[in-house]
Amino acid sequence: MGRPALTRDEVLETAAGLVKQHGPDALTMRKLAAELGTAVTSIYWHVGNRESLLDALVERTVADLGVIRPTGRTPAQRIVSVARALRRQLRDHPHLVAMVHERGLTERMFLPAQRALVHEVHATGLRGARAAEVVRAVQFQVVGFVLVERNRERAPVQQPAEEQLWDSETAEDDPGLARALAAPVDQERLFVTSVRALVEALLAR
Amino acid sequence: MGRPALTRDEVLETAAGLVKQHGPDALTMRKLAAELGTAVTSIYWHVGNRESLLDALVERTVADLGVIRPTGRTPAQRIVSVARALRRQLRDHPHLVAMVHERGLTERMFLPAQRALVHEVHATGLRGARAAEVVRAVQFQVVGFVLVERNRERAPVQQPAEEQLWDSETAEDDPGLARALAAPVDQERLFVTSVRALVEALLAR
DNA sequence: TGGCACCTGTAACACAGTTACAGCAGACTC
DNA sequence: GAGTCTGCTGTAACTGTGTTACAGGTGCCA
Repeated sequence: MGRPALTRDEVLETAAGLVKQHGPDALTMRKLAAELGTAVTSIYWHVGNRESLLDALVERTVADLGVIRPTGRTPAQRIVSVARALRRQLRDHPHLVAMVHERGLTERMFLPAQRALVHEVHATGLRGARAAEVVRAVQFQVVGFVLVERNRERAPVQQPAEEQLWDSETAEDDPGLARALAAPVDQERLFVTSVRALVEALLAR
Repeated sequence: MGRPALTRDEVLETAAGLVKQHGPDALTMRKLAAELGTAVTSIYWHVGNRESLLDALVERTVADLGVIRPTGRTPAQRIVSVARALRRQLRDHPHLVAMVHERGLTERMFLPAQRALVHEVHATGLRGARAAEVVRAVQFQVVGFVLVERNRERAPVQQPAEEQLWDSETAEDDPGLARALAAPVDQERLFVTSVRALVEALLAR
């Protein structure tokens, strides 16, 4: 044999490379085979099919995500810090979000953070169904926010552009609002504001 | 000519039918041509290509969405009602969400509701950048929530199942929480709770 | 030496989007 | 009426996708 035998890990490695460079759509079995200098059938032998390959890739990337360490003094601050850390993780692996969303596995990605959230919510004294509700609310909020962010960044040029939509008339004579809605969103700021508001209101009930 | 000439509207109509029945992936140019009893090239003549076809479909469906009429006494209640109405609209057109997300046009879909939100936020006396922030926060919250919902409903069987994840140990001796997190989510309830909390906290600042 | 499990390559299948090109029907012009 | 031109349709192909039947090759073990 000229080249040392192909391994499943080698396949996953270069597949991850392709996805990281050009996104999940760019990962075709033929391109992957070419990259590895082998034939498609070898890849099928090692990973089954494309579905399994993407599954394995997701699993691999999720496992690589670091543990989330909450910071802050008050429980609310610590919960917000978990949310921020999770968002950061997801933003650092943009293609992971795409793969995982496409495959309906978004929740799977969230499990480690869910544990951290449970811990922090318990620290506020909340327990049982009420605590679970807070955890779920934050979970949905963060995941949803990241999905919307990814979507916006992928979006083509809006037509009509946002600026034109918010002229003085449609903005009900509020030029400040028109300006704010026409400007690009400060997503980090909006995220923190939203999560903080949600958490504070839920804990104060 | 045997059959009366094909029209662009007729193409969009049956395309919408196919999407409504089996989702956007089931809409292939050949299937559409077969359904119309014509050849693929005619479809290309009328709509350009698949991208334009989906664009037109999105435009059409968005235009069909009804106007949102807020209800409730307090501004907060009315904002929540807008959010609920929007979520209802999106849930009534599940494939629209998929198409629109896939094409990065989620925001486009939200514009009518954004107008309604601006109006209600103004009614609270808030103006300018602060008002814009509330509008955007609610917007992100609703769209994100719907995306997460769609994702969960599409999700395959989780492994390991959620029930097993939340045994007494991992739930930190909180059987009530374990039970709540193992149970299926009451999405409507969670949605209303979350939006209400977010809105109340943002308006109270 | 034979046999066997593991791995690779050739060549195909069905299906996707897309298009070059020929042709048909009807209106319009001279 | 003949010619032409526009609008529309059909045939048949091209490329690229995931997938697989099948024939081998390679190295280890008995």
